[in-house]
Amino acid sequence: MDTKSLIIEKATILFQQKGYKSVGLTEILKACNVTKGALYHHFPNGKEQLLIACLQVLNEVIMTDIESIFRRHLSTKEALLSIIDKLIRDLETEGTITGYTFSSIVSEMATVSEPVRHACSALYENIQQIYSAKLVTDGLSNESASAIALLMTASIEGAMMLCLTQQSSDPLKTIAKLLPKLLKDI
Amino acid sequence: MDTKSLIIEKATILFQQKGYKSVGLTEILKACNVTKGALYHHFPNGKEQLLIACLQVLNEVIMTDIESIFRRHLSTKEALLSIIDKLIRDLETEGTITGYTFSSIVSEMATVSEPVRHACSALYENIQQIYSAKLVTDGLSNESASAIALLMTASIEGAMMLCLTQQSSDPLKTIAKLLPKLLKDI
DNA sequence: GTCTATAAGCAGATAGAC
DNA sequence: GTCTATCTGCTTATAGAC
Repeated sequence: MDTKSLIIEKATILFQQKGYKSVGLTEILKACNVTKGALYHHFPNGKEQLLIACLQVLNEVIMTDIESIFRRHLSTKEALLSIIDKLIRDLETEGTITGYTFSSIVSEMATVSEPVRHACSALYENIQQIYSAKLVTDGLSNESASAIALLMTASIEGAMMLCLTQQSSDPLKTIAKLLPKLLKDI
Repeated sequence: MDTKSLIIEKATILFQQKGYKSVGLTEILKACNVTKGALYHHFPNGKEQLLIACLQVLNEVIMTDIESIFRRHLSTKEALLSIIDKLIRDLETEGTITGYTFSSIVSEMATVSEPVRHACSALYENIQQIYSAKLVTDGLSNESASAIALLMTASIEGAMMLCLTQQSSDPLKTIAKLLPKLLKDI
């Protein structure tokens, strides 16, 4: 694996876990066993450029991952539960944010950096697009499909935040029980 | 108004808007027209102590505010809509996070500082407690009341995050339409 | 492409006058 | 209780050897 990918991979994990500002360049470099020279060779514009690269890679990873889940499961309900379940497993093994959520980055950077805000916005939009498309094949109208897709994304992100503060995966488990009910009666 | 309260008030706004690390002490002091000496007199343990003081005050403000909303509205649905509506109005006038949400602080600090995580956890718990108590008087069992209270909190926080990235209040408006349906059929 | 050494700036925090 | 001046350490970023 090349250095650039290595840096992106390690940095992504750290950014998801601790946010942007809380992670120093030195911390990232230590995790990769790489020095400043190498980093600034691949990312001449420094830390923010690295973050955006991370978000782009994250975008691709999440997309292929969620798409494959939706291919494996026939019903939207099963697919959704499978996604939440993976978040729960990640949370319980790692103890921090991983996988499909990046709220730590959003809330810290959205008001501070336009390029970062755009990258995050694209990511959320893609996720909701997948949910929404599936719901349309389930027979929903475009409007209600995208509305429910939004509620799914929002409640997962919000539950993730509650999990963080409570240091427990219960909030995710709770919405995993409630969201399917929402899918039934529409 | 005394200096201590002034500092807390201004700092709370800045922390909600830009997160913790992104706000420098100098920025807070400039907003108050106060100097470092005064700040460190009131908060000897510095910035983190100030943040926790902000969260405690925020806790009280949110509690009295939400409680009064619930007193004014007979139905849980109306009260919830009124709360979301206030968030939307704040968002549209200020353009940033205010009011009942503090996701920027949570996601940045929960993994970094235990005292801050505790303060945030208490705040979320209080909010959910109010929702939940009201739902119980509506006839729900304790379990389903607290589950739905959690979904309400999570989806509002998540929607707030989506509003930030999209720079639009639409996500909040969407969940304002969907959540009442959830309250109907339980 | 990767390293070391160093720069330049800003953060949070302190000391002591008033 | 509030001010100014200062300190220390850490941050991102750069320069230049290899």
